[in-house]
Amino acid sequence: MTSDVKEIFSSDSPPAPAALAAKVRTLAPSMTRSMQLVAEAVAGDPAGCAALTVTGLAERTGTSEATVVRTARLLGYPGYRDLRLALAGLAAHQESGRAPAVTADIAVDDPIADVVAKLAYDEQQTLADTAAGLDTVQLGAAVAAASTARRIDIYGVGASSLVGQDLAQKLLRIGLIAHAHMDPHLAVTNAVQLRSGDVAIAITHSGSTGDVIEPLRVAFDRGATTIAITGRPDGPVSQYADHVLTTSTARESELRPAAMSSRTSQLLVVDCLFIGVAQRTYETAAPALAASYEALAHRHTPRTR
Amino acid sequence: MTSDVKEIFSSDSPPAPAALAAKVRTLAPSMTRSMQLVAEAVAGDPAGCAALTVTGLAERTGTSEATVVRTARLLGYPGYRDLRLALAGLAAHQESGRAPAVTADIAVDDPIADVVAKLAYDEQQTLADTAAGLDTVQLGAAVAAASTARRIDIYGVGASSLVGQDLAQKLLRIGLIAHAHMDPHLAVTNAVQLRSGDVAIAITHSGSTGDVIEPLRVAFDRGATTIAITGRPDGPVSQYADHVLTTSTARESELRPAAMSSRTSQLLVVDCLFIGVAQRTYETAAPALAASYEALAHRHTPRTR
DNA sequence: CCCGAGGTTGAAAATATCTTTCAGATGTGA
DNA sequence: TCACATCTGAAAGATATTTTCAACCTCGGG
Repeated sequence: MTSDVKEIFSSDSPPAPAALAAKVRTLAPSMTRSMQLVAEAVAGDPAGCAALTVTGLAERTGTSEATVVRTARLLGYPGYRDLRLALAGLAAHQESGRAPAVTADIAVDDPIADVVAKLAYDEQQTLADTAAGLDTVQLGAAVAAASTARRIDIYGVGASSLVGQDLAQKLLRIGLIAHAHMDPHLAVTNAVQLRSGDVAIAITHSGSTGDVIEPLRVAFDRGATTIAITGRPDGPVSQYADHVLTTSTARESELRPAAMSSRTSQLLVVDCLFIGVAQRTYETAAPALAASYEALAHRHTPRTR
Repeated sequence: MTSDVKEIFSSDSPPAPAALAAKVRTLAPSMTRSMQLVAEAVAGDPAGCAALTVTGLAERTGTSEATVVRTARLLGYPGYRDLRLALAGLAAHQESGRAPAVTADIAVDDPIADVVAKLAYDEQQTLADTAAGLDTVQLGAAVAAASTARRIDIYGVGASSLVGQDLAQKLLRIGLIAHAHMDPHLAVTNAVQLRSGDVAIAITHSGSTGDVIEPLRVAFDRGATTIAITGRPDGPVSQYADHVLTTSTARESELRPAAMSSRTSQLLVVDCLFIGVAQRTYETAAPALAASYEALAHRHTPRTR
């Protein structure tokens, strides 16, 4: 394995530093009702919760100690004690930086200027969450696999299909053999061709899109290195993924479908993957990039003014 | 008990924020030998001590639990538990001091964690720039035109093509007739069909992509309302655009092609456009969104867990 | 040199807190 | 509706923290 960079920013399994709110949102769907209560309380008022004992937090959320401990575990801590320590650290952090106030949901009657501001803010938030929640070890592994892959197949449908295409375009541009499959049937047909040394990447926000899981499963069975980019790391897609890259799950509103922020998150992950690969294949990537830029220049009509 | 020296410095009962080391020094003279051992350990390695239990810290300092608790009391905390929480907060603070200089360009030898941080930062910056530079009047006009359009044609090639597809997907989802053209020839062919009341949208970062300008020109000549989404509002594309929406042009580096941030910027503009349209057509958009969500739910396999 | 007051210290008991277990409650799909 | 799986909290069990208390220094005076 590649043991060069990691460790710099903790990450892997030990508790997340400031990504707690994001983590809560990511994991919320896989939580039971009462665990969500606890998670919300924790995300909503870290400082306050840090002052509470298990029993206290259980009472405040109207649940039991057992549930509190279970939630702490789900969030990646060995137990409540450690979650509490993390909360204390988080509280100290919060104190320094105050956040703006564009957090409200987008409403039907918002003036257009507000829409722009809120949307931009939300997307920025999504980016921050994604960056904070991204496991750099997994990412590093994915980069390593992709850099040396004989070929790279990418699966995605719906909105995720565009992300897949984006990745394929970029990888092709630096000289790798990448293909984004849009037709699920053809994707499976092609996945059969994969073997050890190849890479298959599935992109699905829900983590349970059958049309995407199926080709990944085939690739996995064939011995290819499989990567899942999903907002639900506990979803079925992860079964067949050697490396799971988690995208953030921002809150959605009626007007702002989840697809919107998940796309932003997916693109960031995909960009990171791309840059990582470009770094590793710099010798060939740099000239290839330059060449493709050169080729494009001729497709542009000279500017007027 | 003798209550002579304490209280000298700062607070009384509330825990010290970051002045712990100072407090230790102030109080040291009034401490017994073994308490000093504990205090030194705490001041010297807050983070490390935060990870220890009473027993652990007692062992490390070669003292007993009782002494540790006594020291915590002397430092102004109700007990060791609270001292520990404070230490955790302190440790978190220290950590935040070292930022990896996220404003710098992405280098070939950047560790993967830095790449993630820098990329996220850059994209956030791009979003902020775009939101700030977006002309809401133009956007409003574009929204108005699109909301009532008989049909909407979208042109984009390369990376911008994906943005166009994204917009088309979303508009279709709320019941509008939108189509993203990828083939320049077909785009022109179709543009001929447009007439007053229709909308044509061209997406080009450079503002001078011939393949995109050409269909827009045809649409413009046919009397359709034309919209350009470009990073160069002074480029040729604007000649044929009734409304110009400006995307931001972030600096690019060798590893980070301009396409990356322009895509982010374009997507934000496109999202704003979409939300605006959704607001205006809320009556039909809301049920359509709900329906499409419903339809998708059946394409997902149930979670395993 | 011995003694004891005053203070310090840690072993162990007492308490508080956290974790695990388990059986009943609550869904969920056939 | 039943069978099955999951969720949940009460209470038992395990740890961690606090308190207690007697041993033990330390240091002056007899």
